Amino acid sequence: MDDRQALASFAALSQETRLQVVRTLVVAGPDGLAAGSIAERVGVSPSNLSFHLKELDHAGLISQRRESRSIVYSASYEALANLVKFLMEDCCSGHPGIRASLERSGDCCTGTTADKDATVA
Amino acid sequence: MDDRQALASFAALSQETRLQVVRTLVVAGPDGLAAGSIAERVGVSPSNLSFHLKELDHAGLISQRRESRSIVYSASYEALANLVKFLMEDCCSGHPGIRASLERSGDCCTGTTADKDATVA
DNA sequence: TCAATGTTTCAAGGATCGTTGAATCATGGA
DNA sequence: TCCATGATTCAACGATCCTTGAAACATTGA
Repeated sequence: MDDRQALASFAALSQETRLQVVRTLVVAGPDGLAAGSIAERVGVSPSNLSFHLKELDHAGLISQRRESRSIVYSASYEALANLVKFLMEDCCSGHPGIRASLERSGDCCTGTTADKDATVA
Repeated sequence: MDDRQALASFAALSQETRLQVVRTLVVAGPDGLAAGSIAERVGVSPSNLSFHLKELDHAGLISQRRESRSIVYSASYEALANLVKFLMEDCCSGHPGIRASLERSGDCCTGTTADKDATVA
């Protein structure tokens, strides 16, 4: 991931509504969610949501497909993973402090603590 | 890490100069770097740098201490680690895709694949 | 074709952000 | 005390971002 895309991703995630949208889509899974459904869950107007979806799409964090009348959005897990990697590489270079901090608290992706609260599927 | 701090961190990192500053400080290590030295390396005016440093400090990504005439800044490795964790928790919840993506390419912090290119200590 | 539904686009506004240079503050040495 | 150095603060300006509601577009079913 190059700097340009990382900057766009950080900018995309630095806005409350958009962070909520990403979270909602991540939880929704690969099947994604129609725009209207997202708007309802996040609590914003369709117009406003569309604005933010465009921003997320431009950053490459989500993808879309038309399904009948709806446009279905889904999180780009690959882009999110790349962003995590970008952040870790920047953090780790020259200093092992981050790695130590991460391991000390156990991260959510290694499977060891993945069952901490299984509320919804 | 709560949403407020994550949003502030993402906003802080979404600006080219600030991303450069963080990178510079991470590489510099725990000893940190004087403001003037940062300004020189990043290539911005002292005034402009001060503006961005304040932003990074407000997000909690850096810390400062006075040392004679200089003010020395250093990266907050803990805050950076927390941000990585925040991102991973958001990414992983409800879907293992990120974990798979991260492990597939080998991340720099887990130690298991840390020897992929051991250029510097 | 017509109407209904789901979504995006557009223009306008207010708010926030980033840059600049001059002024100010803090520290250390003569 | 006075001056030099290192850094921050301030005001002003342009640029970008976010929100809003109305209008437009795309798709489906009657």
